[in-house]
Amino acid sequence: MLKLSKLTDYAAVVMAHIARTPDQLFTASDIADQVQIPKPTVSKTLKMLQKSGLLISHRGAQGGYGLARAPQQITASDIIDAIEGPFGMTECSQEDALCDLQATCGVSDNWQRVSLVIRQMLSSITLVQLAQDEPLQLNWFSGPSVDNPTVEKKQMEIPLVALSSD
Amino acid sequence: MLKLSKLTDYAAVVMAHIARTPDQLFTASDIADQVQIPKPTVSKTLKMLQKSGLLISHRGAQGGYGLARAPQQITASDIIDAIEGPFGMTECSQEDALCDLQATCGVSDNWQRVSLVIRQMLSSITLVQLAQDEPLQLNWFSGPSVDNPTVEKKQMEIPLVALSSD
DNA sequence: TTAAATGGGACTAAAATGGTCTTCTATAAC
DNA sequence: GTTATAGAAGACCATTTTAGTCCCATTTAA
Repeated sequence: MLKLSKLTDYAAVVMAHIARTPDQLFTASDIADQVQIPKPTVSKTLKMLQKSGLLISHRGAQGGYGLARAPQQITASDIIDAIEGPFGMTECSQEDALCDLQATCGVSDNWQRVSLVIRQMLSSITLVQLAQDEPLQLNWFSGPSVDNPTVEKKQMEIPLVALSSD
Repeated sequence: MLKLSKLTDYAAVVMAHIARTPDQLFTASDIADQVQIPKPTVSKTLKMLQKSGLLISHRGAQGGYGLARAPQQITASDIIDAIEGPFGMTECSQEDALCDLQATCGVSDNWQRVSLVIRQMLSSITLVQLAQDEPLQLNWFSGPSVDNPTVEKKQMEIPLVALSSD
């Protein structure tokens, strides 16, 4: 359902947790205790985040993980990429797009454009925003387009209504 | 990778194909031939689209599938929902959000807000736009926010650059 | 030297996904 | 009516992905 994987979810929780006390090192055990996720899983997540450059690690006694850069400089898409690899809505949104259907498909280009917009949105959300209690603010304009000539301004603060499951 | 499933991809291709000749009925075999996807798979996809009300079906000889409503009235999120079920970025973006971590998580509300924005964007894209050759146009404003006070206008037409695989 | 950490994999179990097939039912044409 | 054509419904299986755990090597502060 265009859903994040659980691990990505964990990663966001972990990153947010660290971001609330930047400049501090956390061990995998610390975090596991504090966010109530099993330690081996937290550990795996941390390793992935480190490998992709979002966290720095110090080995040995008194070691642990810390943010590799300021939380304002880390975005939602950074975290997603770290766990799930480069984003793309379709097979052929990826670099090495080799889709047999390209010829008869006729929608790939437009899907790629949609992908790109989502990616841009995700890149505009910082870890600070994700981690903060106060509701995330985003401004989003849709239109005008051929089909829908009215400019409809979707002003946020985004209300927290449950998503309809139509 | 926040990717659509293959079936959803097929569904989009199929819907776009039909949308280019609305008011016409297509059999599963027709479509399978024309878009180069195996018939059983096309058939499965069509059934799902029918069940969720995007297509109407006529059984028996001279039967087939057609659009249930005008292609301007069908959106990208309709298609995604039809195949993948109601959209949500995280486990707890769903209706029946029962996540043990809610207490220690601290990011669920904001993820839900992000979900909502993506959903709104997807709902603003019609089948007509998806199916058309001419590049999809969307207007997207990001900011201002606490962290990023500049209002950066991302005007589209969205350029078709390959997504970076950072 | 030792205890406390991460690094790097291997490994397994479970779930989701993609794809195919079979049987049943409806309908138009003759 | 009969028949050929189409969809409806769902069972089924192979494959892939995901989640989660564990082991052992390496690093480092005390």
